[in-house]
Amino acid sequence: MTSHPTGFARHDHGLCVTSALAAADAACKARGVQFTAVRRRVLEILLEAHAAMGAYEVLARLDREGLGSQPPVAYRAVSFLVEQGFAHRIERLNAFVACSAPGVAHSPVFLICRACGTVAEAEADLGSTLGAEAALSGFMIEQTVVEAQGLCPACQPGLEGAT
Amino acid sequence: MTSHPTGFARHDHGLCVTSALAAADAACKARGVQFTAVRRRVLEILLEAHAAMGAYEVLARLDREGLGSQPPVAYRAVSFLVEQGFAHRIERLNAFVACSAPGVAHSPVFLICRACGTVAEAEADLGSTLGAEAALSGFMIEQTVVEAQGLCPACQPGLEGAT
DNA sequence: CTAAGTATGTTATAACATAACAAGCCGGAA
DNA sequence: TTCCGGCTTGTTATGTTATAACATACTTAG
Repeated sequence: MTSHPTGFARHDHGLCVTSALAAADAACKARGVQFTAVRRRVLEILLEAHAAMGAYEVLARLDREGLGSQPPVAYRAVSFLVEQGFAHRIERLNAFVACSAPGVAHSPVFLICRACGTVAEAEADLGSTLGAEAALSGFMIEQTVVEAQGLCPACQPGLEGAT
Repeated sequence: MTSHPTGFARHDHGLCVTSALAAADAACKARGVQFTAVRRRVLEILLEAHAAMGAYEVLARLDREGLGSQPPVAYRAVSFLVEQGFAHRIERLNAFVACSAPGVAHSPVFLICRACGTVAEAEADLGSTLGAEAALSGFMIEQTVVEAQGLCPACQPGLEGAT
């Protein structure tokens, strides 16, 4: 049983990958969009990594597996996943990460560990705070990006233990 | 007298540029760092634009003025300005914008108008909300990026008036 | 003056992203 | 069945953003 940090808590990673793929599969069927081999494999790759991956990094994997070798292949796949809410783009890193709560409407906050690259997806209701702020000036918010960088529990000095 | 939106409110832009430059000048003297011609000019360009500008866009200006023609020139200047707190990087746009409150410690929130490209810098205390969220999982935040995209008052349909 | 540190000039290349068009697949209408 | 229309993929080419690396010049303190 593989165990990785998520939200910096341990869990059965193999299981979470499987169920996320199944959820995506179901969502695609429901929406009448195609969950093709490349798209499925890219989501799987992102889920397994459980960290942000650049498009070219994903592409390298696809290439090795004979699923595509040119940039558009990777970009199309991750774009699809982001559109469908199965993955998110991390602006700060120019990278992509699997969504940890697909299907649920959310305005995610990303906690990016600068040491190990792990990205945790938290939910913080910044929308209301931000909305109030924006309303004062008449700005109409359509979308927000919130990304925090720092150190995850496992990478903080003097804290690596508690295994 | 030139008048531009800032924080989507009108103000004397010429004056704000002048005073921001003066403030930067003073800060550099106080810190013992050099406010060279290129650095000064880049800050001025960003202040005048009052919108996010890409590094290559800044570079094009510098080139026309004989201040430099290669990418590193622009990147070094904007990096300096960001380090000193005179400008910010907008991750979402891969662009840079002059800081509207240099010298004041702040965790800015950017309101990016997708129509006109204007970037307003708001202050929202998301740090505390976020910090609490993160503390639950043991994550230690070092830096946060908050960027909202939408429409500024001037670009919202049916609102462009009130001139 | 000169040495140390800082800044700039320049070349080259890395890393990230998309435009544009051809070719294949697949399902439904004729 | 055949054809068509929409979607997906293959491929070439290029555009955009960013930095490594090293040479040169400036600035300032001793």
